[in-house]
Amino acid sequence: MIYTVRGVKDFSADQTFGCGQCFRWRGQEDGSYIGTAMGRTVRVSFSDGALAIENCDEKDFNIIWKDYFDLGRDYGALKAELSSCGGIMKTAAEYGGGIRILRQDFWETVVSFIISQNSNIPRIRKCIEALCERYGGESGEYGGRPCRGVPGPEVLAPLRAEDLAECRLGYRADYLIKTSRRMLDLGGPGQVAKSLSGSEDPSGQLRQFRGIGPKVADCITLFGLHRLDAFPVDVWMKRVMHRFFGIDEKDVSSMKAYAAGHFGRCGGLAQQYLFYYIRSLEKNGRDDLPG
DNA sequence: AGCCAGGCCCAAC
DNA sequence: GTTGGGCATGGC
Repeated sequence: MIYTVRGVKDFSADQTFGCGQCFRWRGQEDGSYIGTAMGRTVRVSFSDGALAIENCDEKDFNIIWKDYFDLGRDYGALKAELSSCGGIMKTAAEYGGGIRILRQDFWETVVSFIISQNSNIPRIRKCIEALCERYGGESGEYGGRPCRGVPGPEVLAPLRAEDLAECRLGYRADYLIKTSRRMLDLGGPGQVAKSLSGSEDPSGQLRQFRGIGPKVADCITLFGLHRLDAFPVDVWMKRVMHRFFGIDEKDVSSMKAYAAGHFGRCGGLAQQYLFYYIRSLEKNGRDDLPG
């Protein structure tokens, strides 16, 4: 069954799935994407404002995918707000104008971004796939085949690092296991997510988990708790903030202060626009950035 | 071949 | 509170 919504603005599947916020959507020959999230596996296509979701009925759309794609938010207004900053922010917002910040599952973002550290996107994807393949529980089916989700903390907590050797996580395997144990001690991801949602400083709380530092915590806060004002600073963002805003490359607190002052409640979206833009230029082999 | 990757931990300042 | 070395692994 295919469910289609029309009149969707400010959306691009390539940009939304390719901007580095998620790792489990695979592009297909016809331009669609297949992915497993929120306990379902679907195929997503988009053209002329029509978002078509295959293996989805009206009920699933309303309780899962409408929120997942953040369709209730007016990205046009947020873009206008950011574009008014001018300069590279305006350029980046126009370039990546189809990015939406997905409302991903909290635990999936915890696992994903622990794995992401000091790695690169192609390898992150492989690691997460290997983890799901080996330990993931069945999470819907597509084309008659069962599909697997990210394994929960109750699956990972009893393991030893060597049990995860095939997933090639390196030293991150230990982080994943210890964070799983702590997550269970605190009542599980649902309980922790709920508690953090009411917290003043979720990022600070998240840093208590093994393998979660400032940057990973901010990614989880942005992508997993959907705090649009979180502003994760990685090596790419340091380059942008130094090159275009003249901030010292190691002065992360000034970068965050700048983001809070100029991008405010849209800091996380600004970060995604900038991240996507700077990396796209790099991939295209150009070094003649404006500004 | 060597540098780098959506960094974090820990020790030493 | 800040800084630098070490770290598993593989993409390019």
